Amino acid sequence: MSVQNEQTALNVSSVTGRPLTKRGEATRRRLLEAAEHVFADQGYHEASIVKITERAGIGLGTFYLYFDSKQTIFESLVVDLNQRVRHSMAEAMTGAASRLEAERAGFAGFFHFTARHPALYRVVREAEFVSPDMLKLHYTRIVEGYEAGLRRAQQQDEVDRTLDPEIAAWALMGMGELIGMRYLLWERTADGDGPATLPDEAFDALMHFIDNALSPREHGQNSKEGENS
Amino acid sequence: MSVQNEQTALNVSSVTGRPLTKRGEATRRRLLEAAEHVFADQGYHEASIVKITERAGIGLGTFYLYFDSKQTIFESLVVDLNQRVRHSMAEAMTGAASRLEAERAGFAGFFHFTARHPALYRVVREAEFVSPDMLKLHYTRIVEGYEAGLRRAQQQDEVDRTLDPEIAAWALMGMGELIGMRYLLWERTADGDGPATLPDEAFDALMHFIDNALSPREHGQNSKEGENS
Amino acid sequence: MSVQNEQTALNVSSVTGRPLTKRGEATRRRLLEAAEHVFADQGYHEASIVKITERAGIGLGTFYLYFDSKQTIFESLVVDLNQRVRHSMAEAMTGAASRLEAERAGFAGFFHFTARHPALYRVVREAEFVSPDMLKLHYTRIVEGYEAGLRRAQQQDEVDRTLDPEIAAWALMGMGELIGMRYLLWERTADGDGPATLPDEAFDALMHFIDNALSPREHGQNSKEGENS
Amino acid sequence: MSVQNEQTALNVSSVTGRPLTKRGEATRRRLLEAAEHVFADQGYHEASIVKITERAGIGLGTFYLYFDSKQTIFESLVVDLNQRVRHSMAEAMTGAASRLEAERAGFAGFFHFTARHPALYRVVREAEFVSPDMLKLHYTRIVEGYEAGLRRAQQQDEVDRTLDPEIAAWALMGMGELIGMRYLLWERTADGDGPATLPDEAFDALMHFIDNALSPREHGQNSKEGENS
DNA sequence: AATGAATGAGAGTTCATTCAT
DNA sequence: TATGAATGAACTCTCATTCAT
Repeated sequence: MSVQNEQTALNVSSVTGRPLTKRGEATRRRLLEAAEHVFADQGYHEASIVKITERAGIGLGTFYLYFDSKQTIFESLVVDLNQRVRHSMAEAMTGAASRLEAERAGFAGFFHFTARHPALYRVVREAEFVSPDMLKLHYTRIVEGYEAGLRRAQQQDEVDRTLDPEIAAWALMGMGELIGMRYLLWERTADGDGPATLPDEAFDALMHFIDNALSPREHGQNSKEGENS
Repeated sequence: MSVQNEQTALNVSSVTGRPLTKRGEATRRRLLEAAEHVFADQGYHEASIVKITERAGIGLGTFYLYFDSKQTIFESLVVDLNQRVRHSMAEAMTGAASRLEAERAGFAGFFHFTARHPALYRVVREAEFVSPDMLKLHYTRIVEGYEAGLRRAQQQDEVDRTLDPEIAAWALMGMGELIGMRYLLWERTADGDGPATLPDEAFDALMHFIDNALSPREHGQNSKEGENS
Repeated sequence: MSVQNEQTALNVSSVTGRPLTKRGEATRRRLLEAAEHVFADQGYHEASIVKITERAGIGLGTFYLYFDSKQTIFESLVVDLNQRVRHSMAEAMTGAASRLEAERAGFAGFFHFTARHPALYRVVREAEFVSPDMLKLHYTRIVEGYEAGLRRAQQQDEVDRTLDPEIAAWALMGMGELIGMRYLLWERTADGDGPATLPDEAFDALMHFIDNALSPREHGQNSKEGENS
Repeated sequence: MSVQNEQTALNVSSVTGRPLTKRGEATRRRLLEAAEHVFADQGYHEASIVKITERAGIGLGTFYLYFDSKQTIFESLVVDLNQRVRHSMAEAMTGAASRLEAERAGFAGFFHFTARHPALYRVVREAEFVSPDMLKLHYTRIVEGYEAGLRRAQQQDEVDRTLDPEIAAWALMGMGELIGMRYLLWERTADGDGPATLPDEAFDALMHFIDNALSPREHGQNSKEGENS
């Protein structure tokens, strides 16, 4: 799906297929925003369309002018959040002087976004059970960007050339996910308040770990060895 | 919860709190076994008490003699699975000569378990949305063991002493989860067939990445530095 | 409702009661035509205003400039169809030399119409449940004509004078309805293809039955007798 | 479907397929009885499961232990009414000395039943739009019995041998239906009160008409002739 | 005269849980 | 100890109708 498609997708009703008026587009936005909060707070199954439309301040029936079903808006939300987190990361990484700096900036962008939009975390992970294909899409899109960056850095000897960039990308993503869960979401109070981003010590410790993993070694002693049992 | 408690839990009704007769214990076992299959096959929300009791060959009302609710039996299952996956990992690590070997063995044990019981592992992951506390317990128990192992290895200079073992443990767990999802669960066909474990190349590449991250550096150049933006 | 009324009804808005402009009249026509097809294809309850306006190529809101409600346009249709089936029958009977010939021609006209517009006739029958008064009107109008014909024939001794013409008319109508349903509508394939009219044998057998019922008996042995139990 | 099947069908849940307990059978009966009234009063589409269960004094969810859906209970009702009207007619005809007497008795039984159970009429006719197959079954079962009776009477020269008994049976059924509608149902007040059966004059007039149609003619002048246009 | 976004009452249906047996 | 009929709150979704444009 090209960027062009992603953008125009927002201007077309997913039910009637016709382009939305300005008013219609605003309504759609309000629904998505409400859905983000409701899904994040209550989870997919506890969420209901009534709760979403009430939060959006919109009539129940109106929902069905914009989305086919609860599943549909959920999937739209995953796509939406995916775009936004990637945007947030890309923006943070702009102008980074080195691989390390870019790495830090990218992770910082991710944690910032996650802290501000806990929905990202919950909605995306719950997608595994609601809409597995959307989950794949989400992870794959992010990993692809990551992997490309690692390959470029390897060519410039900023990253250990003996690493498999695909595996490394998935591993890095996994770290981000679990650390985000542990240090951002689990720290949230029942009121919904939580840290604005990862504490510095944790962030630095993680970056140190990652730096260790990626940095080129002085000597070639890191050749692959051993067997998978 | 001590091991003693975990074991005796099976001999006591979780509803009345009284010890079970032999017959009662058998009924409880059948319910748990049926629940394991039903939750694994259909997921928490699609599963129903009727399906569980039918599979167990037991009357619907009987269920409530043994469990308070659907959620209760689900949590019992998560505890059970947590024990089993930790057992699988511990067994694999027994007798490892070095930190690296233990690392390999532990991950291999984890991937084996996941590959063999993909649906069961699904239950654990779904716990995030059904019973968040159980998920915390599950992750925390695993991470604690990991962290302790890292600390011991650091004392013997098998692991970089400048690493934060807690962060490292969560990071490693995150890798395992996402790589397992990507290369084990996603590779399964619709028939339910999938790889018996992680492919060697992927496994070796991951271990190489981890080894990089954990191995002590010759010089002190890896000191922490930089700011969290 | 006189013929004059029936005709002018088309030139007046059934909502505002004011005469329609040429453009307005065209719109009303398109709505009625679309409604005829939609009601015939899908039945009253499956039909929806949206489907009708879409088929008419007209905005949804516009519908309510011409008709009060779904029921209103349905009733307009029933009136229209009643006129058409009576016209079809009357035309067929024109110029019949004898009572028997007229009888044959009238039934033939009815069966022709039903066979050619089975779905339209469905609309009329469904009126029994949507708008009972319209159905009464429909049946009564047809029966009245029938009854008048029977009375005239009795005066000319072409029909048994001991018969009650009202009962006979309703009985004849009932035959036509059920036989039409049985041998025309039920014989239609799923593709919508069916006989062009009643098979000759069936038609002749029915006419024979009717002739028996109506023909004057030689002797007076058919006087009314017996008790209703 | 044999009589044996029809009887045992009532002892088995149409949802679970298991035999019903005495209590279960009573509940099923109450639902059918309530459905008869609700469908008759309000029609299929206006009827709702809530209305049915409320009238039956039964919880909403209980409905689904006995019937899959509104359509299912409707069809069960058609079958039930069909059995009862045929029973009512057969009983009335028992011991009739002659064909004419049997005819009178059968029609009288039909009108009695219709007058007491207006549901029969409304439900059966509405079946044309709700469940066409059930309608066919209903009419066909009744007509088959009728036709067989006519054939027997023809062999004994009690009925005109030149008549086609199948056509005659459908014609007779059509008369009964429309006359019943006209003189029983249309005469009902809004309170639901109506005549206990057909007025004597109407009934006698109808029987006279039928007798004309069926009685053997003295001479053979009634041979079939003419063309279907 | 024409439009279509918005509405909400009310539909059919599910299922965890209760309780009389 | 075991049962399963009964329950009803809560769900998703439809569509005739309104009204601001």
